[in-house]
Amino acid sequence: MSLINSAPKHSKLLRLLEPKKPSSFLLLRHLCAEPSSQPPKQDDEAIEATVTQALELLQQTPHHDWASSQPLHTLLFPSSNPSPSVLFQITRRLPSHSAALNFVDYLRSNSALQDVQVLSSAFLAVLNLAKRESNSPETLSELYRVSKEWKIPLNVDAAVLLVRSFGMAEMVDESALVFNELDPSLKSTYVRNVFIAVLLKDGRVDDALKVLEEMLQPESEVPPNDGTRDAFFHGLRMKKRNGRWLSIEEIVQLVVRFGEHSVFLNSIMLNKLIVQLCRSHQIDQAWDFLRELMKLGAPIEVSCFNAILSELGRKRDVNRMNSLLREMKDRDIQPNIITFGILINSLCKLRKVDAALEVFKKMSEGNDGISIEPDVITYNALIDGLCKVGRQEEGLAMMKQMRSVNGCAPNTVTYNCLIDGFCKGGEIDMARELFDQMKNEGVMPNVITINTLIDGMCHHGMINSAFMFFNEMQGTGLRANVVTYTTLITAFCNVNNIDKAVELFDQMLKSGRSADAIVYYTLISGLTQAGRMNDASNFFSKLKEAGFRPDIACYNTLIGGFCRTNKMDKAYEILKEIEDVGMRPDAVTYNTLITYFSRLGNFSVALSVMKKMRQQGLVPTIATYGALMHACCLAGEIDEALKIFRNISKSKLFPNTIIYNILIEALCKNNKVEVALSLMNDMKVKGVKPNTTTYNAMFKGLKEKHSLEDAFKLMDGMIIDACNPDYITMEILTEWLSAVGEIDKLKTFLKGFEVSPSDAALETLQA
DNA sequence: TTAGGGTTAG
Repeated sequence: MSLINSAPKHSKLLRLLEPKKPSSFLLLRHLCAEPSSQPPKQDDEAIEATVTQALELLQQTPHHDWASSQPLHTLLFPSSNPSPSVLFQITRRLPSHSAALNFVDYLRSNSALQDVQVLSSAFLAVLNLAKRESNSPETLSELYRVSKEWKIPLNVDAAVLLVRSFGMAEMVDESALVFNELDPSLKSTYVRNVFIAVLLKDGRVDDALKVLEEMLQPESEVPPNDGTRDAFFHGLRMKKRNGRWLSIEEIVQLVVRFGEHSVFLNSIMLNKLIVQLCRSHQIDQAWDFLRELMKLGAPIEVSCFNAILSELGRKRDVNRMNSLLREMKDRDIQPNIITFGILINSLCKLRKVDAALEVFKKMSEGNDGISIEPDVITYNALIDGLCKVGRQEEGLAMMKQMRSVNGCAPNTVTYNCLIDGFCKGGEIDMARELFDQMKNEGVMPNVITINTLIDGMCHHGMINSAFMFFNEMQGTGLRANVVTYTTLITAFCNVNNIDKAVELFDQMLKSGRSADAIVYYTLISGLTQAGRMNDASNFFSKLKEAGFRPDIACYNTLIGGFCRTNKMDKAYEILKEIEDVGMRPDAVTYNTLITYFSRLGNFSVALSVMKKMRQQGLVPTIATYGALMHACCLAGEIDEALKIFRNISKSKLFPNTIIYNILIEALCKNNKVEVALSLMNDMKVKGVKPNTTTYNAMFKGLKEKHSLEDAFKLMDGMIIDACNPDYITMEILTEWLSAVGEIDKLKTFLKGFEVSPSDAALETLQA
């Protein structure tokens, strides 16, 4: 009796014999979404019966007898076309991969089997079993060798299994072998994606690019898909250290080429790329890139535009910000709160606060039917902008306004901006009031708050208060940082209390804060200005020992100090060091040397330094001419100085206040007060503002000539210019005006400056 | 969205 004929009849019975072991085939059917009421197809039942029967036979018969087993042959090869599905099911349900391999061997030796794909699929089952059994790459390797020996081509699933398994076992050469030996028609996008991931994981970037290259061709038969994109870009990030990094340009180019196949990066990855381009100062490239992607139909979110806008804002490039905004509008991309935040902040940083306020108004009023509620950050940017231009009262009003907006309570930053505004405006009392207010309100001050206050006090002559406040804060958990120390060190250097500055530096290190380059520069400059060049050199060494590389300004500080103390050998040492570390002297370096030589009266050397400066591609600056003019004046060669002055206008430079001061001072000293007065007039015409030094020089000159009326005119001018008198002004005027019985004029003069009694005045009195 | 510094000519 033929088993084939009886198989369908027995199918039910056979299934009942194995009730606890439903075949995965049936399990699969069960899991399918198809209606369960539908009875299983007759075919499926037939297949299942055959498979079960075959498995029984195979297990009962030793494998070397399989070839001679007639029942087996009859069951499996009922015709010239055995069912591939049956053979695959049997193979995968054999107890081990070696049994399965024997079965494949049995199949291949059977001449009834014509279709090599059947063998391929059975071989896949062998590989699956081997992988599940031991996951040993050596076994898989051996099986791959067998497949070639038996001339059983791999199918896609087998290839993927091998490529991926070898990749996971870090046997990437094996993966590559499988891929390369694969039939070209099988090197599908899917197989390539897997291979690319394997290559990148191992750091073989160029190999991965080669595989990708074929996919990215315009008429590619294996075009990239989302899987390719994920495998490639994720792989690039996860790749081993030894793999080379693709340049941002290469990545951008690849992203565009993916785009040509309508495969696009998600918005987060795209944004990261744009930000990276912008950060590496390639705004144009970022913009072109974005345009290119939009042309290809990529969905672009506002965040990408924001990234570019923000970089343009940092560069203060308002024109291009505007054209980007126009482009957004043309493309119907709606700005969000971040867009407005960038605009407002950029305008504030450009000191265009009114324009920022206008944007703010537009945003909350709603433009084109869209209104955006401002947030704390928007308000803070505006308040900071107002404070930075001296409109702190308006900033205060803005804080009041923000309280009426939901979820927009002032925070530490809000208060810090206002405190800084009032400090810079000299209203230290108000700043302290705000400090108390924030604490009462439960807004925690941070180290920036105390640094701002300390800096404000220091800049307004309240260094003692600042130091007391600093000490007070140390007990409250508001730990000082290197900025706090630098602020105080600067202040003590400015009042020539260098020892205290150094003491603070030591205290800072002792308390565990590490110094940065800035605090070193500050001290080096302070010590240099005090003429303590040995100490300055000492800190210069410490700076380098701490691992910082001095910049050119730091070198210049020292050269200037050594020049002023006539230690030219030391100055040359520094010049040599600049060269040794591969840096180049800048205009300030040359100006410092020109100053030194022209002060010595050695004009020929000074001029040859200037020549060298030009040879080095540096253009003399206004300070270069100032140095020469000053030296001429010191040597009594005022006409020579005036000649240089007239020559300045032939260059592209403009004389500034210092240049005029040099001449005015010299003219007054040499009894040429009339010429000095006409120069002052010239300043007014040219829009150059006189300062306290200018007025002091003039007062001295006028005093010598007893030109009282001219002095009164200048006193009025000082009030109009809001140019504060200093102790020199007071000394000259007090002496002169009291001697001529005009002390009332001095009192009226002082009233013009409305100096309110402040802690600063108190401190000055106590000092 | 907030804080610190140093270089040249007066």
